[in-house]
Amino acid sequence: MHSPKRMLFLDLVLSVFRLNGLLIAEGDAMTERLGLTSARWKVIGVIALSNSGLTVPGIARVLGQSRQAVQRITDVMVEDGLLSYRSNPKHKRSLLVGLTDQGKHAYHLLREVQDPWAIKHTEDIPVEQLDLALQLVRRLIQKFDR
Amino acid sequence: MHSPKRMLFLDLVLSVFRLNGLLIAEGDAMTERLGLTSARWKVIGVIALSNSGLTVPGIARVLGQSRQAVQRITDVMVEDGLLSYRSNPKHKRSLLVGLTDQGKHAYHLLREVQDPWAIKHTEDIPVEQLDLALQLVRRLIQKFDR
DNA sequence: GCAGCAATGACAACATGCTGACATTAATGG
DNA sequence: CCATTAATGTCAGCATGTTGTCATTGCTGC
Repeated sequence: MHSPKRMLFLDLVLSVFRLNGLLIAEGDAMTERLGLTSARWKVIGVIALSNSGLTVPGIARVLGQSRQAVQRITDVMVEDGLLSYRSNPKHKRSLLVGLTDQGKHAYHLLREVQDPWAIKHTEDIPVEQLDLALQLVRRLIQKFDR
Repeated sequence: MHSPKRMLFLDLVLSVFRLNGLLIAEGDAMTERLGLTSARWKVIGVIALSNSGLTVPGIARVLGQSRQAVQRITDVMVEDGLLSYRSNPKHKRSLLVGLTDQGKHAYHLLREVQDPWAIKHTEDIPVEQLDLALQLVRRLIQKFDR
């Protein structure tokens, strides 16, 4: 017996895989001329939205990734002048990551292309549907997290 | 001005990234003892659901990935005895990919763990919400595809 | 039929994610 | 206070995805 729910769910899972790939491609294309990639603007976004400082493992927890993966990205971004490490009063070895002026500038440019992009692609979608979908996705995230 | 739609949409995008990672981890853990990974059961699933034969670029189109990425996976899976190439009457060089008996067996085992998994995680979610979310995700896929 | 374009295979370089392992620092419990 | 445990940095290896390039095969329009 093929439960319709089961089929819906598996279909949703495959569609999430597909959408994920398309979104990354979109994000990469959108921020190409800013010298950013999706992996990088994820990090920039997280840092920009945090008031207090964030450490590398902290960013990883927000993004749900391994600290090693984030560390590799941030190291390169520091070399490129987008981020800077500063000493952490609460931890001798675990440095805080912050945006440099160049990083802040990149964030503003990011917003300038990302906002119209978001508006463009939601023009014909009712707010209620977006909200419901987000609720469901969050619910699934909670289920699978940890 | 922060349009609520824009915020919702960006939030949804980030949540899709997060969910994608969690689903891959779940899928890997679930099929670990079958000797499969998420990349492999994606391929097995696509082939099992196709009646007529599929070529490597065909699988790639279904999954929305590059043909090179799929080719690498299928080559290893042929070595491992899960898949086999057979000649394609319609194309001299582009071989058809099929499941071996071992591959079919793996698909059945996959279903045996995947079905209860899907049912378990949708128990407390109304069908209507699943359906709406799937519709939205598909709509977004259409927007971004090609 | 043939010229030109599209699709495919094959190989390479690279980006991004994971896990494992090990040393060091921080936090905690007795 | 000290021993144990947790968190972090660092390095390595690997899986999976991308793009680019080039030769070959297939398709299409003249």
